[in-house]
Amino acid sequence: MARIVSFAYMSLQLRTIRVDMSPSQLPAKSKTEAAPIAQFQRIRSSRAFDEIAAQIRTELSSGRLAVGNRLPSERALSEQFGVSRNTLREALRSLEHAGLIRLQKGARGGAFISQHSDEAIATGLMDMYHVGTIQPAQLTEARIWLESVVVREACRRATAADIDMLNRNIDEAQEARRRGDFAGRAERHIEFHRMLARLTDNPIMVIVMNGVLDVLTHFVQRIGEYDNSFVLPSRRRFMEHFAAGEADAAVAEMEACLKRLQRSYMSRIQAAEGVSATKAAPRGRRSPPAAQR
Amino acid sequence: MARIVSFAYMSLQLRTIRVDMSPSQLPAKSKTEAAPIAQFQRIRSSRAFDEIAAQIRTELSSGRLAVGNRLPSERALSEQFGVSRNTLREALRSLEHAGLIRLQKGARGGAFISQHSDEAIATGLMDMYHVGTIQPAQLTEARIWLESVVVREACRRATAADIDMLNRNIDEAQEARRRGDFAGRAERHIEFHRMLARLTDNPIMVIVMNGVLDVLTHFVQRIGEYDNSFVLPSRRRFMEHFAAGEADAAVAEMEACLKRLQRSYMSRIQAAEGVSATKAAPRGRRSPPAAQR
DNA sequence: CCTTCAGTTTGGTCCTACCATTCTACTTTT
DNA sequence: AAAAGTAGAATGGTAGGACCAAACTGAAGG
Repeated sequence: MARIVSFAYMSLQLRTIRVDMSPSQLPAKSKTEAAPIAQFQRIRSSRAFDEIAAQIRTELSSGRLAVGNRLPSERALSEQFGVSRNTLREALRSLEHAGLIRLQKGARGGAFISQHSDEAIATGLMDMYHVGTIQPAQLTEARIWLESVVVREACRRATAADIDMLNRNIDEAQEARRRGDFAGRAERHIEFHRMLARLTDNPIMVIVMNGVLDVLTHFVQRIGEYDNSFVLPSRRRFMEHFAAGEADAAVAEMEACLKRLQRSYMSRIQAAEGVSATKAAPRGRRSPPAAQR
Repeated sequence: MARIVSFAYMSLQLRTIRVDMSPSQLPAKSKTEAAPIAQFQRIRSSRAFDEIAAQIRTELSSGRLAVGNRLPSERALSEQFGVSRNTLREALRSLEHAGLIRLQKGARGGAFISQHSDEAIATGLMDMYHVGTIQPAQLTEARIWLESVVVREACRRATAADIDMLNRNIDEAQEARRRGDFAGRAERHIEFHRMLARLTDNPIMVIVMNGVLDVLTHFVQRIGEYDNSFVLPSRRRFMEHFAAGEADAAVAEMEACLKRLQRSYMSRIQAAEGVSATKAAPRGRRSPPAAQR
């Protein structure tokens, strides 16, 4: 009676992957159609699972697969595509890593089209930081730039309820600080920035800021605790301007606070790290390697 | 003699993955140590390949694995980790998708630590657009915001050579337009923005802008050609301010141009698409689903 | 009605085998 | 002796089978 079928089952029409590389088959078709084709489609990968992932992506962007839909089981899919279950799983792994699908075990399990490919971007940034493509200084720098945009836009859009929410966050941070809960305080501070990003109502800003803040959190944890007694008063001043709709003043206050934090970080990392801080630092002034395009 | 060993071979000390789920083994250790541990480490995944990927990531961030290093072969790795080659491949697939490693066939092939995890973020944004998490309006909106930051910073840092490069790009675009090469002109225009992003010398801005521009290119291709005769004159005016170091004026010029383009896009998408444009549009005003955090 | 337990579906893992590609080293030819 | 060709080995990519644990289904039993 009250059974809710929350996920529709999608019966897909998928092209069978044919990768058979036996060279005897390809030229056997026709010898007369060697016409000069203007533009060849670059063959990339030649790997079956790449093509499978691409096909599912196509289905998804075309709207034939929507969020919440359930793909057929691995066994069924592998049969549809004409590949082994092994190969199919590698394709699913790729899609899962991208955050497009969510794998669920059990009888009614399977691969479900998922909403948030949020995590992929965050881990991407995190990886770049770990590899050394993103230096700490560049991280805090970009954070300040982005934050100014976020604050300006959030200030334009914030409702009274939003301002209450932000003030409540500051209260909680203060409370956490009072009882010596440094981890809780740091968490509130980060959450404050995430809230601001959400107020822009723009998923790109939300995602990017989330990713940057993730990396920043990791970075801060690495260099240890720091003096930040100036943050809470700054927050209060910030909220005064913010609530009054004075975007420029709010941005200035936030920027001053962040720049002071940045100086704190930088001096700390130079002191504490020594050698390891310059791990992958030396690189050409312009056009970092990650930017060839 | 002159044999260059371009890739060092890393002999890794990797912890063996033990996933054996036989429950008889776990409690057999000790019955007295059921002490109340303060903070449990959240067990996530319980999937072997996730742990493998995490371990390799750890090796990478610790510096024991550097860019260009070659991981052992799949067969060797699977033995080191104590998992099947199948499982190991799924882990490698995940890392490859993240852009951390590059797989190469052949005798001296293997998994090489790669530099740019640039692509992962771009495809992540693209996926979000395809799924409908990012709406066209939000895309152009974020683009304008980001561009203002980029222009301001690029203006601060640009050298004479950089300005020459930008001017050359405009010349090429004009030349392409004159001979009716609309694709070439569009490409130059996009490249102009990528150049500006690179001038910030901040990989985060470069990556994010690249991703946004990728999605935007895809979006523009979908809605077809558009009137943009105003772009080139705007570029010239922009460069005047830019070369003079007048950041505010340059930002204003660029913003005006982009906003005009945005209006053109929006009117076009409403006219041409009709139904399909509102595919996944209705959603709560605030806090989009991708932003739960 | 609720609980319990067997059965089914499905993802996660393992194993073995084979193929195509790429490089190395040896052999053959010029 | 130099060049060309060839066999072999190493390595990623694919196949197809098998089993396990988790999660759901539904019937049996309280």
